[in-house]
Amino acid sequence: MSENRSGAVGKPPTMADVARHLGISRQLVSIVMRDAPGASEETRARVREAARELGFAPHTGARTLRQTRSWTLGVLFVPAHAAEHEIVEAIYPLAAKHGYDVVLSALTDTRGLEASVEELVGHRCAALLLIGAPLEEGLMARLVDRVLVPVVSVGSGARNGDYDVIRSAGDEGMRAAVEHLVSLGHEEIAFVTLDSMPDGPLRRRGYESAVRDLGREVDLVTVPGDYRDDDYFEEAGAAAGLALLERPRLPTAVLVPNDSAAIGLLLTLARNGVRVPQDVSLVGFDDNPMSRLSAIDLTTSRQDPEMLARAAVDVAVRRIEAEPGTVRRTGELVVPTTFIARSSSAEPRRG
Amino acid sequence: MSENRSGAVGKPPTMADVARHLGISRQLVSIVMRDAPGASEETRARVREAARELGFAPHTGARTLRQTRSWTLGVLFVPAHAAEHEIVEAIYPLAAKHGYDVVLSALTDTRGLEASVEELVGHRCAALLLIGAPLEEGLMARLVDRVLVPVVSVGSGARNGDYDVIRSAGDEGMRAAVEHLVSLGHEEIAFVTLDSMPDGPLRRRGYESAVRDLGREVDLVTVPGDYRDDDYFEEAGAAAGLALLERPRLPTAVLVPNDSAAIGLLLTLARNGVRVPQDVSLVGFDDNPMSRLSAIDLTTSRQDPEMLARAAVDVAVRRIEAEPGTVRRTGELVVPTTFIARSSSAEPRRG
DNA sequence: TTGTACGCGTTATCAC
DNA sequence: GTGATAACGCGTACAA
Repeated sequence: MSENRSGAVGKPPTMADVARHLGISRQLVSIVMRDAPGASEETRARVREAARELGFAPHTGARTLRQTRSWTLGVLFVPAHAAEHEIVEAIYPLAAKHGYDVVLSALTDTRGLEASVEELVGHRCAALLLIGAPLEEGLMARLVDRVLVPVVSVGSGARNGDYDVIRSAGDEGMRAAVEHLVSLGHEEIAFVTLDSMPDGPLRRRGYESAVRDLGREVDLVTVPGDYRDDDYFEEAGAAAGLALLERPRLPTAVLVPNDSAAIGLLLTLARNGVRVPQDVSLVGFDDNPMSRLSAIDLTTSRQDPEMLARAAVDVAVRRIEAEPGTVRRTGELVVPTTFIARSSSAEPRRG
Repeated sequence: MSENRSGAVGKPPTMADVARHLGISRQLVSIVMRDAPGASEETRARVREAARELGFAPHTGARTLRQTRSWTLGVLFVPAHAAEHEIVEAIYPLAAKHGYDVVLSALTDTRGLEASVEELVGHRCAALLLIGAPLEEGLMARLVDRVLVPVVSVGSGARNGDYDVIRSAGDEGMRAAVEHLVSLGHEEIAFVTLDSMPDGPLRRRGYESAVRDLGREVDLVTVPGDYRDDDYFEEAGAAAGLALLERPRLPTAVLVPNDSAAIGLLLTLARNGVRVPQDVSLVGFDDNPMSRLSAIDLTTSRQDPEMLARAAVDVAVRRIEAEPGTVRRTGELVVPTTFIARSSSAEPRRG
């Protein structure tokens, strides 16, 4: 066993240390670490090796301090939102492709949007990406106003704001779901309203217009309360399930604008002896990892996290690197969803 | 609508700008921003107000560069591990209480442990906290050796390594579960083996020793494959469910060392007409948010994320602030779990 | 409370 | 490829 060295002190090595170690100049080390032109391949190899050996990594703070422009993207996300982690993960390689680093900031119960933004501003991020942030219009407005860098919001946000919005085509996802159910022969398609969710109203409207276009009745199941986090979505779905069970007669299909809620509903129905899809067809939205489980196998519309991340990074980089003169209007970019039919939806029961 | 200013450039303000704006000295602003003594309450208020107004936040890089010691904790986590987000969230306020900032680094498929650690080292973190990192012994050893700061691993890791380990008392949680089931009258208690999970073997041993102590038979349900991520845990549970259903006779109770897997198993049983707890009692481990859903209501042992986070931060801070001479041996800290009886466990079926 | 001075580790730009 | 030098924004020490 190697000697115990936890708690080891000693200052971390600097570029000068690496240079001294190799008997070369400090700026040559800098060139290598930045992948800048001006060093031979052999030198690069030697420098990298020495850096590994000495445990050297360039001081990020010193680098951002000195650099003329920032090469850091600030990403604000909500750890409690399980469905969004894939977006966050996808950002890293995309940012790297453009030459940007990423700094994460978590939005939690004890840490408001303002504290998070201040942290990212402190890191002198070139742009801020908000992933699924619970946006309050007023708060956002003040915030964007205080921040001197472009802001891109993924999954929520007002149109025509001072920031760009990337969102999934929730309305079209709902339309696809309705068309799918109608093609299976469903007449009674209920919809669980989750209007407090970002994009909730949009998805509801997609359902409503699709149902009307196809000559079916709008049937909204409302659940009380504010549902903003994943934990609560499941509860909201469970509550909707109980509401449905109290009806004299179940609809033949239920559409839920969020997979977590759909799963909560599914479990509640199952616990009460209602089989899916034999008794009721169920369709969600998101394509949560859980939805793919064989025991759930939920028909849903997939939000492609990779595409959302790519759109967000692209927009941010374009804003950052835009000529100061060419101030384009902020916009809303809609990313299509993919409808995935699984076994939670089938032909309606008879009677 | 306010004028469009996205893509706005202009350098971010500095302390000097704030000072100039107020007609005071730069270091007075510094004093206020650091909460250091030497400014009147009135001045503090004015400075804070001006900082808000100008959108000023101290340049983190410049600050860490100048400071003699680092006041940053580097947190390495896996966004895909849903169960761990509460630990990450809890770290922020705890670190703040000790005066530390937090920098997050995500471990993803496209981003190895080494890249993440390098990022944190670049930020000159005073210590590294690994949350549920999938640790390979060799990799960890090399890593800890290269990093000059203390490393604390939560939830996994080898004893006697060069880093501190914080983990839950998984063995005792399993014992509590067995005792609970036995007290309900269960004779046949099966255990789903998830040995590839960090702490998996520990929990299995807890089950085995408890079952033997109480005079019951060890009954292990093994599922093939490597299960390290949440997504796979659910599948592993589902696979275990199928394995159980193939038996001529079900045990009266099943113990699963992970809630996600337990839920996968629960769903599989439910889909196949096996009722929980009427036909089979089910006990998990973790107290996932999902386990609390009324439709699932899983009996489990709660890993307290707050306690784990507190232990990790405390150990890290102690290591950081230890006198260079007093090099204490790295250790393993065990945090107790809380057994929570819910409705997924009940008296055994007859026959 | 202010002013002055210095240095943290790096990038950037010279001339060599 | 080297070497010299300036500058980034801030913390810290000291004298006024």
